[in-house]
Amino acid sequence: MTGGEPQDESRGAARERYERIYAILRTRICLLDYPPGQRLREEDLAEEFHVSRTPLRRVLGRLEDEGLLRSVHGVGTIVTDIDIDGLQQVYQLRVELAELIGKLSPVNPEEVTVAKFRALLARAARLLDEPDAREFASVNMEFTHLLAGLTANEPLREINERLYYQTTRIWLKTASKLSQYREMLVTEMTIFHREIADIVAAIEIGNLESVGHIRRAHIAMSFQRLHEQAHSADQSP
Amino acid sequence: MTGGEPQDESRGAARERYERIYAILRTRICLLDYPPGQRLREEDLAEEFHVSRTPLRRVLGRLEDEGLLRSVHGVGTIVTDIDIDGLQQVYQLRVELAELIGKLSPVNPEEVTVAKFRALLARAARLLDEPDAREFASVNMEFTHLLAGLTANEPLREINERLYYQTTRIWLKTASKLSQYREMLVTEMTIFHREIADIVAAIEIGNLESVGHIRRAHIAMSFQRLHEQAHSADQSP
DNA sequence: TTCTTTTGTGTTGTGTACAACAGCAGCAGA
DNA sequence: TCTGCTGCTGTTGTACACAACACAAAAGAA
Repeated sequence: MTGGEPQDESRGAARERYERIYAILRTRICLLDYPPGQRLREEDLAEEFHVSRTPLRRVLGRLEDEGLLRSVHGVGTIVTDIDIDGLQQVYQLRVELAELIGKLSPVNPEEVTVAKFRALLARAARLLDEPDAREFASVNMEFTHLLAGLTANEPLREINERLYYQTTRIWLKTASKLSQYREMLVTEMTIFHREIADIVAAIEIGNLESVGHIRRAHIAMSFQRLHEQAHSADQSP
Repeated sequence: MTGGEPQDESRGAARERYERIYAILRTRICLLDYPPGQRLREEDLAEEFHVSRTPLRRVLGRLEDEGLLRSVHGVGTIVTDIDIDGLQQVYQLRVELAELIGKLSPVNPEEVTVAKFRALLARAARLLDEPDAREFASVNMEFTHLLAGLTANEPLREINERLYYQTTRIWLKTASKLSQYREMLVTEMTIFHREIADIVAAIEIGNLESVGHIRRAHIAMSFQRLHEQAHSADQSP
């Protein structure tokens, strides 16, 4: 063994920077730092990351391919809008894929990984006292990444994360538009905390199949709640 | 109604050209017109498609993100190599996803689509008399696209096609290296013809769930045959 | 006033020159 | 003969200037 070279990453400094900028922008979009409809100027972003427009445009191109951005010649690159109905298909797919994590090449997590899950559980517990939509979304994101790491099936991991990033914004968007804001927040925090607790329990006894089932149920129910809230909001005002 | 505008495509002439070049290069790679290890010169391709390197590089970037190419600074962009063991995970995933086509938003095909399936069945029948590896791969590609169209779930379609393009090359590569070339070809053609016949039958009675099951079985068995051939080849010479 | 045309401004898309880099041939020295 | 260095060549990556385009505001005519 020569050193801690992950063999897959770190092929070229350019690619490293590319992945870095990509991850940053994706996070900003999904935390609504760039809300739907926001116009991004390539030149501003290029300046911020100390690169020229050329390498930055490759990042934007990928984000466009993934459906988070949309570039129109002569107008600008704008963050795509989302609505729960348009995401129904993605949710249906995520529900099915969630189960596969426990079925396809499940990997028994190391103690370090389990510790990270417990850390997230603690953060979720703190959210019960101090609800915070943005912190919730952040914990949710890390949670998803950790869960994806429970399978050694790399393409499944990639697809899971990709679909997650296509859907996650809808929660923050719905929450911010809600009249009974704090009430919904508390409910969601409670449910989310239970989900992590259940999954940590399943992980600790090494039952990854159950992890998949729990996750599947929660994704389906989360979609249902968002769906109902969106349609009740249609009638109330 | 103004005209036959599919509303989703045709947003900008630039994007249209981008998709066109992308599809062409992807096909060339998967039909082994560009065999694994082949070095592609950006300038040559740019000249061929009458564009500059800049828009072409976006296409290459996407092909690299999908794992079909690999660009190394100062060396070149080379077609990635493949082996059956590295593709096992992708195959496992494809097997599971095949079934979802019949479950998630299945769409009863129009008569035009059914006709296309029958046309492919005819082409496959012709292959029984005149086995041709390349023609087989070509029919297989169109068949996969038609099958993907049986679900209205767009993300599922995309993922299915993407995973297909990651695995399909292995068949042609294995076939071309085989000693009993013609023998294997005839076997594969026969099986493929039966697969299409079975699926057409299932489509004609509107049972899309069975389509998924048939497809699942064939993908799994195809992988098994390739796997065995690769490992028997390890021992024979 | 109201409609049409034109002009101006800002953005993304493209072409091109150059920098960064890897690999190899050739050569000098032991 | 073998080794190590050096320059050369070809490639991808980057920066920048310009073209293509959309949109809005202003100007002009009815």
